[in-house]
Amino acid sequence: MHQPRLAITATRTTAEQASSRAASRVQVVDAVEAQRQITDRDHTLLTLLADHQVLTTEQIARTLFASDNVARKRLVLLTRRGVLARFRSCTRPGSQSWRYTLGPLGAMVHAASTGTATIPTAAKTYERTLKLARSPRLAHLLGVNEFFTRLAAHARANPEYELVDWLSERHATAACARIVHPDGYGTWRDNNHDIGFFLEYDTGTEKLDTVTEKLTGYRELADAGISHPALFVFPGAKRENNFHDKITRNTPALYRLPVASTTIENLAHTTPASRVWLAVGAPARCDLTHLPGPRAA
DNA sequence: AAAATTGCAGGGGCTGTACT
DNA sequence: AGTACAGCCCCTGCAATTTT
Repeated sequence: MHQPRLAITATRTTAEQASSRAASRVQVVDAVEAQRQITDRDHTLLTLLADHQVLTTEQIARTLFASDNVARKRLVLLTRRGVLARFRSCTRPGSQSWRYTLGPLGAMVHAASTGTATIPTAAKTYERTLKLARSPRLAHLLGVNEFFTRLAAHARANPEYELVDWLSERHATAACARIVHPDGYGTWRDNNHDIGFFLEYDTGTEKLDTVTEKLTGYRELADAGISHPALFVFPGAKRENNFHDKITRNTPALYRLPVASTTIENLAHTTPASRVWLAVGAPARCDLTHLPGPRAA
């Protein structure tokens, strides 16, 4: 009974190892051949992965594909070719979605597409993938990307919406002169109404004081004339309540900032565009396009 | 030169397998 | 049982090649 199952597993492992060995030897000349078979959508995926580092199968599927199944097939093919790389942890019981990132060929092709001075070597890309797979910030990164891919999927399904901008932590931080270090920046379009926002994705690992101290940066940014709402996502309702209490009681100057929050639980079965946002001092939650703007001091 | 054929890649739907 | 991945089959589109 058990023999065939073991044999299948052994065969697959051997094939994957062979594929991995082949991929580790890839050179720029292989990227020249590989780029011939890369579609426009693949290029979009490479750009997303270059900007946002890692996306799960579901996140990629909902952002770029018509179905999970089609996405999976394409992702497997691109991984076999070395365009993508993937990893996941061993979780028991059940299994974990693959986490995809740029593979050696994908990194080379993307670098060439964007005019990057040096084409990354395969070894460099694998080193980067390993570090990413073992990074303590991986869950946080995937959480942020979950937020934005859900928005992107909502826009794909509803023509009146559009995720106009999705900036990574690195780009968003650079865009606001490193005054704040948001986890992302987005511009959400509802018909013709645009709203820009900063995302702060809290996984509960920082002290709440550290989280609220971030508002000082947003105060500074607002004084400089940039006053997009700062959206905080908390792991649970208790921490969200404490956050609101802390602001309204202790820091009235910060209270005037356009700040709103929600919880991961609130987002679990809906999109970030829906009525999940509780603005500081507001009596009820509102949707993304109806967040309060900056208030008079 | 135009039409027909061939080969390849991509995509969609369905189903099977792995895992506990 | 539920979730996630992968194989199989079929169809479509495109480009290269061959035939008329």
